[in-house]
Amino acid sequence: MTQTEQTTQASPSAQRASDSTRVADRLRDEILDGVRAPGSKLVERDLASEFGVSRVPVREALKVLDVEGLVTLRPNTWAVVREFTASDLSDLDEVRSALEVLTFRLAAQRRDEAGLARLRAVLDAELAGARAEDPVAARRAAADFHEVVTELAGNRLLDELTETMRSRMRWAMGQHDDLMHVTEEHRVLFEAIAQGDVRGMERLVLAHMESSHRQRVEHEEREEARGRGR
Amino acid sequence: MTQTEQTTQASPSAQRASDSTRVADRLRDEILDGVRAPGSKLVERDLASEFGVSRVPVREALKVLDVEGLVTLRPNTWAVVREFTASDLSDLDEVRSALEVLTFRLAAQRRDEAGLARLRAVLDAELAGARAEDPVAARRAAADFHEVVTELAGNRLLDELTETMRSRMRWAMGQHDDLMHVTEEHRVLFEAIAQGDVRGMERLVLAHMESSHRQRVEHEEREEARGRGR
DNA sequence: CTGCTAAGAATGGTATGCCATTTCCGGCAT
DNA sequence: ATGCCGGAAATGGCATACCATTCTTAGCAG
Repeated sequence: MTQTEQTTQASPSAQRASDSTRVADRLRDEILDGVRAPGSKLVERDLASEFGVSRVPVREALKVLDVEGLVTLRPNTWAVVREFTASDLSDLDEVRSALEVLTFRLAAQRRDEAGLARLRAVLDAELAGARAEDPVAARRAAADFHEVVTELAGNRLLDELTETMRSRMRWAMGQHDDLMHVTEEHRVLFEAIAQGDVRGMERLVLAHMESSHRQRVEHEEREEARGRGR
Repeated sequence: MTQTEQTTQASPSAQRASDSTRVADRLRDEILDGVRAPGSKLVERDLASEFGVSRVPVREALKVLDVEGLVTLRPNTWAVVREFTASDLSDLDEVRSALEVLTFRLAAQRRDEAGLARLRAVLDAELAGARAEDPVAARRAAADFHEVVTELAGNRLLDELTETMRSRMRWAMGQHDDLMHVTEEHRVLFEAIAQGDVRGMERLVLAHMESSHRQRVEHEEREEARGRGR
């Protein structure tokens, strides 16, 4: 591809983002959606030709995703989609127990009409996904629920930190299967935020995390049992 | 510089890190130490010639620092060293109130001999810096104190999140001047960790943050008064 | 058949060069 | 003097090319 094509190629609608940003965004989505499996190779040249750009923007995207924690960049060799271990997950539980209490409490304090409307929309999507037994849609909506709550908290640092935790959060959500139960708890949390129940929030959040944790353990036991059964 | 020089230039002692990593590390240090003032321009070509590399590793370093939150990358123009606002600082206080309680509690639970020794060494350095009224050394050691405690907590996610918060932490530390007082509180916290006082930790950490916050407010008032006086 | 080695292939790391966009600055009109 | 324009300079974004390192595999020795 020549330098000139690079610009003519851009879609007619003013598209300001750079190639490297677009590649990063696309890779991030593919990883979070599970299209790129954890551990799978990420070869610069392949990605470059796949996305129709040169290696440079791809390199930069990989570096960004490395810092974000989605990609493992081994020196002088291919990068891989990051794999999370059980230890990573228990680390996540510890941090969430501290951060989510804060997040939900702030959200209950600082909520506004527009934000609540957005949160309700996400909750509805989650409910629809759970009813239709569409795990991908439900989990995506569940992840969105947490992200919107984080926005409602009105703390930009919290947003940045959540960015780092996002991949692990989605991974953790893939580890339990009773979608309806999660959704129901999200509904309770939504009500508490809507009513500004700052006091009761800590108890609710910890209960939510406790039940998620228990479900995950049960899920893992089932998986393990099935493995043995084969 | 030619491609061949690039390797001969490397120091004799096996130096594995790539140029882009070295540039990122060096820039990060310079920013955190205040050599590069917040808001100052970061021009790729200038940095490249300054560090004796081409623009490519510099670009990658800047992208990384952008994700880490130390640099603001405006599209198609020079990057600047990130400037923090009062709002950023109060966001930081909120998050610290949640995360540091967790961090210190885990550190008290999981401490080991080697870690305590390292922590004591950092504390001694901080004390020496405070006694010698060397603000740079004292603050650097104070920042190290927090980082070592985070390591003692034995939670890798906490390490990653701290990376994101590091710049703001150092900035916040620059905002109060009673070095000896901070050091004394760190000594108390050290003792609590050494004795595994998990229970008392929450109270101590919140007290430490409260006093830091108060000092910062007083510091700002003094600065403001001095500004009017001129 | 197995293990080792060396050569080739694959891949990441960086330098260079060109283009697009932004910024800067001097001159002109008001 | 002040504001506005236009062109030049500065700067970032990307493609390409080449080198260094790592990986892979074919061939050989045992």
